[in-house]
Amino acid sequence: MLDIKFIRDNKELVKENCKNRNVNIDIDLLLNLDNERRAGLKEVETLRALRNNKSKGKPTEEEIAKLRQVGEEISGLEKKMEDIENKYRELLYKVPNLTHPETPMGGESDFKVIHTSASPKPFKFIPKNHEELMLNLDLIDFERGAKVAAAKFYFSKNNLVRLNQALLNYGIDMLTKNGYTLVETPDVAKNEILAGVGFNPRGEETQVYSLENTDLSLIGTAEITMGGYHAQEVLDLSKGPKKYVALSHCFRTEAGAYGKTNKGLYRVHQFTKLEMFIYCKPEDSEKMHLELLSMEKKIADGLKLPYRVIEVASGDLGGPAYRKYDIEAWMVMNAENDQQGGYGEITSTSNCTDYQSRRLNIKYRKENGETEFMHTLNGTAIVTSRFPLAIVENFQQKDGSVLVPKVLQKYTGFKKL
RNA sequence: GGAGAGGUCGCAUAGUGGCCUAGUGCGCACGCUUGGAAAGCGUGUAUACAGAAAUGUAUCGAGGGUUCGACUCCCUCCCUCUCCGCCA
Repeated sequence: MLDIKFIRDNKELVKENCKNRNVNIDIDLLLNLDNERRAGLKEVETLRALRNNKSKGKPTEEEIAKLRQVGEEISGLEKKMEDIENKYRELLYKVPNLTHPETPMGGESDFKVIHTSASPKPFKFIPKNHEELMLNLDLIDFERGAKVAAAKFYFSKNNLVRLNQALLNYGIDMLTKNGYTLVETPDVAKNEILAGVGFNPRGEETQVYSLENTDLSLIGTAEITMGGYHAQEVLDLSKGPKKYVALSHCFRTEAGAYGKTNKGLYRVHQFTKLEMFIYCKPEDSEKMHLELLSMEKKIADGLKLPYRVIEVASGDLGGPAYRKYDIEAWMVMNAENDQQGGYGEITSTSNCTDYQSRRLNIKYRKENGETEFMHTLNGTAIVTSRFPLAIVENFQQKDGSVLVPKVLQKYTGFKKL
């Protein structure tokens, strides 16, 4: 959420930003509602002041009659105000965050490649995709996943389970060594928290499973629970940013996602994720964003995965992000133009500036005693779907076996899948 | 799941319909006092919104209701504590 005062003072800039972000929203209508809202507020408050003043002592019969009238006026106005307030809030929530000046303009394909690791080693044989490899090695069962739950759910089996645990432990060790506090979060959250973090819990395009007869939903990422973690709090950041590494399951309906890259483990309804989350002062957020990216690179480098880093373009940022970097690993399954494969996203890190903290009311106390909204950032450390996917596809051998990355071997206890 | 007690300004507590624009104590800040300190004394000490400001309004777990008027009465829900039951 942007500050309404900022929108008032920078109308054209905000309009332009919405356009760049591919968000169709009527800013003029929002500002009109804002004016109506403020005018109405003044009116109600004046009436309430009258009532409060008159209500001090015991009023006479005559005065009571008048106060009754004032009361009716107030409740009438309040109803009108509620209506305006709802429309206003709904619109305000839809206004996307501002965009970093260096963010490339455009849509999904207009990203900028900002770093490429060592190129993938060309295979001396025709490589298989992970689905085929995993099925052959009895590491995964999609059919029974569909039987027991639904399509795009799965059973991980045998050493894939151990590989997943190894990946998580590798990530946990790496991040706790770098000052991140380890957390395991609930897998559900209140809808108001989802909305605060910037996820839409309802509606047709929702990506969220909601729990019947409750105001809870399954989380799509620990970003939700970790954003809610300090909601309504005033934090002390004098000793530096609060850095968390959070483990949770993630659930996504992936509504409307069929037809997109959809093979095997790439897009599934449930996975386990280790997510980094940082609360920091505004002046530190760009630095923290680079730190998150560097942690992600360190993790991928350690695994010896070939990858590139892209900066996501304005139209593909989503509501809360001010700037976003993705790491895309080389994947055989993306062999559309190249028989050897192509790049596919494995991690993503966003600087959400004060967009989430404003909604969730998370502040920090400055040295002069004042409070101010802080910045929040998030980034993927490990995902148990796309990471094993990339490992299996990149380190497959001619005989269909898979070499386990060296850094994971002390966790798995085996060298080959 | 059942029975009971509770949730008030950083902490602790007072407050059973108008004097609560929430009192008191502790803590904290500033000042006086002092050679310096402690004690003592005085002043101040929540957040949000509107407003240029004065100020106004809202908030006593959350949401509704009764009333001219709600911290106070009623309803629903959430959370904490004690006891009981059930259970991985």
